[in-house]
Amino acid sequence: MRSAKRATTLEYALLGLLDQEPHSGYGLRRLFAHTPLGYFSDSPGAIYPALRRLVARRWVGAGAPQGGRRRQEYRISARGRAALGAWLRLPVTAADVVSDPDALMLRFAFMGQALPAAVIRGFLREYERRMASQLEDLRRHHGEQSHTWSLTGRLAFEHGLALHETKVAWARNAARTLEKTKEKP
Amino acid sequence: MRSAKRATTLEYALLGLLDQEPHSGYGLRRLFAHTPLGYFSDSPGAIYPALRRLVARRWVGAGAPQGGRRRQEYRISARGRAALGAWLRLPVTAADVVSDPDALMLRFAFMGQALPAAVIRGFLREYERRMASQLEDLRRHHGEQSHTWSLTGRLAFEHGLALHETKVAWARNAARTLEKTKEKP
DNA sequence: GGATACATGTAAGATGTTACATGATTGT
DNA sequence: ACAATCATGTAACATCTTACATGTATCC
Repeated sequence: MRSAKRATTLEYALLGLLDQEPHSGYGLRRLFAHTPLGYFSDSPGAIYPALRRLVARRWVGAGAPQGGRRRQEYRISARGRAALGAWLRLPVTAADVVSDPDALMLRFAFMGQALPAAVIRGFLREYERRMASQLEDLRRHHGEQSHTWSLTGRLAFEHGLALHETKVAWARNAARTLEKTKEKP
Repeated sequence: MRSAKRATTLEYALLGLLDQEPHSGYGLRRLFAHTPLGYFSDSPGAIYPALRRLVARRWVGAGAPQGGRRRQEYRISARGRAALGAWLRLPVTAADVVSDPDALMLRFAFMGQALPAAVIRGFLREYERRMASQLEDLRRHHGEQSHTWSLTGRLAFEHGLALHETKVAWARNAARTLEKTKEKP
């Protein structure tokens, strides 16, 4: 079996959380529910099947459920840590930046524990470059097309432009922050 | 039948585009593919079934396919325009702001042709209020929890904060722009 | 005449949503 | 004893992705 099919973003999100510390399924659901950054739903119909898929891949191990049906602790395995690392090291493609920027941020959030600082800085450089290039495309598109749009259509597009500008600026700042903490550990 | 179940975001996106002018299925796919703001995929397996669902709801009509299998024009119906209007007038809930902000922007983009300016201004006021309140929640969460996170985890969260700030600022600006165009039409 | 873009469709499979079901523990 | 929360699960359903299939018009 060549590198078995990629997992879903939800599965990697669970894996990344389990890389920080063991959790029960319910605990993970609570994290999604009570954490105000909610890209994922806390629905049991999504979480529990995803956890079982991770167990089937041997990326996480499940402690035996003690008692009648009490909480079950999941913890990441060595294979799981390797799979997470491989996902985190994936290149930043132009397609990622347009169609799944949230997944890129999720990956960045998990890098701290898992990757050496040099790789993280490399990710940020690529991220900034790709995002800046996408911003240019958007600006060109705006220049060429905006006169054909309605007022709200134009404003909505400019909303997208503003977000991209914020993202580029964030990447610069984040890189600077990483440099600073490198100097004085 | 009470207000038949809500349609998917993709269906409303297609409906909104058809509200601007008639398109063929392929034309709609091209819009998704060549427009640099890509929340939707251009895959035929998504677009064509969605169009047929819209036809089944009688929200759009399909011109008879001329010739062997040539292009087929879809156009919005009166019922479709009503359904689009109802979707656009939906209140801005706190849940929308956290879990589906893109759909809110999509709605705003389509409002120009479909709603009176007063309703659009009302949407923007609600949007700004909800987004600002969500931003406060995030800031509080950051203040309480950020010391427990990794460096990249904190930076990723601050990315989310920056986006929310940009969104609030955008809403203020957009409201001002709408006021100005009201004064001098 | 062949390549490319145009144009529409289907089938298999995986994932996620919604709603329901079940039982244990804790607090009062 | 009762309610609320903890904790896990399943079943039905709709949607989307990916890959394949098919045929037309146009350009060189």
